[in-house]
Amino acid sequence: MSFPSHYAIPPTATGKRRDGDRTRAKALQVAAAQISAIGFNKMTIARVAADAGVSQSGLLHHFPSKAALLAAVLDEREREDSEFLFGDGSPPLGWDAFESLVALSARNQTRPEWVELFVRTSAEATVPGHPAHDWVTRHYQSLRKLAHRRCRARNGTGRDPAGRAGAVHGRVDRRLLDGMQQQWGLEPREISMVDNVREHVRLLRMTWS
Amino acid sequence: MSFPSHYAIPPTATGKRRDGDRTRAKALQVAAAQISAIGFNKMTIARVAADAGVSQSGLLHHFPSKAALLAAVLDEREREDSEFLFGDGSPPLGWDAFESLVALSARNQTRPEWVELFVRTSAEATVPGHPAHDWVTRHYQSLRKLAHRRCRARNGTGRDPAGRAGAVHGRVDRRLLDGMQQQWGLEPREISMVDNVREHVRLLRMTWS
DNA sequence: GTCTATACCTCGATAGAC
DNA sequence: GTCTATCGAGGTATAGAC
Repeated sequence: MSFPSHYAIPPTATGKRRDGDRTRAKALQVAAAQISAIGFNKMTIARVAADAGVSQSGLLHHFPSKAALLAAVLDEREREDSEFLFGDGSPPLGWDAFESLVALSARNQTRPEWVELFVRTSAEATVPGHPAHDWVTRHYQSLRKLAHRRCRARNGTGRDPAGRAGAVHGRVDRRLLDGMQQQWGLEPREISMVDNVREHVRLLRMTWS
Repeated sequence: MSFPSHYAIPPTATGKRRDGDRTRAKALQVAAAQISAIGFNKMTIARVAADAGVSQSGLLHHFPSKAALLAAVLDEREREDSEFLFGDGSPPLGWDAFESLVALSARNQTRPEWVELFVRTSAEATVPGHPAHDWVTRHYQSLRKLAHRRCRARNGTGRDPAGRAGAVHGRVDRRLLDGMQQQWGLEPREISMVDNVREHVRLLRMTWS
């Protein structure tokens, strides 16, 4: 005995992924690798399709345009980062926040591809009209807000980071990270991002405490 | 009475520039502006030619290829920078060298176009095969050598910058500059590069002296 | 959901006249 | 030195069959 076809359990309800989902996931992975390696501008959907084992039209069925593919990649990575930073509670404050920079660097050092992707996209998206322009602008804005909240908060382990030059340092920290990540891509083997950030935080501690 | 034509004074000897030189200079200027605004990859020689008031073929007469145009722009700027850094004597050492970072930032703050051009080109040229890949690699190598020489030198105004973490700081400084310049392009009005570098140097001084 | 075929565009570079 | 005309490669996106 069989069910009428319109009663058939759809593939989505079986817990097993549909073919389309697998193609989509593979395409996202390949696109991220390409953007990471050569940037969005130089990436071609033809190459992404080929590496994903699908035709160009097959790829464009899941992502209606090249820009849509980029947006999907960025949104996926942003969700992962948010879970890491805030997933286990409220954002860290005071000196703990500065230490979280070290943790973030350590995490990023295990994800060189994502670092490269972000650096390249940030650089490209500076020009208005770039598909990722709005995304990058929003990303930096939220980081800046977070830094401001951190610097205004106090804790018991040292003087207030917001004291003399806290406002400046919220920005300096991020710029240090950005510059380091950018150069990390050019000479990956010579640099330990974690060591450099740790040294920077140590300097700040010595100055204020 | 007139001279035979082969005795005529050639235009180059009159002290007045030839037409070709003017076209070439204009093209270099326009190309720099384009690379600064949208990067080398997105720049088109058609647009450069149009803005320079010449046809595409006219432009390609002076620069045989798009890559050659980029090389000419980079070489011109590098010559200017070398004159600023070393033109009036030997490179600064010890703490003076760190202070020279402030001077360099101040100079760059008056040349946003060149900063943008360099940031964009550095980012693009990370991918092997890019026309500026070798140029950027060489540029960073010479900067690194300079930083090492600085950090090894001593002077009387403070403890040796090379002491505990000098090797790290030679690199941190440049990364701070890079990251700052990159972000300066995204939000130019919110940041004073000079203030940030000055604050960074002040921190270093407080730590060591 | 995936394919083939193709329309349509932009761009770098060349050929050759003036 | 500068022009017009054009080639040819490489790219995004669409049409329509299966």
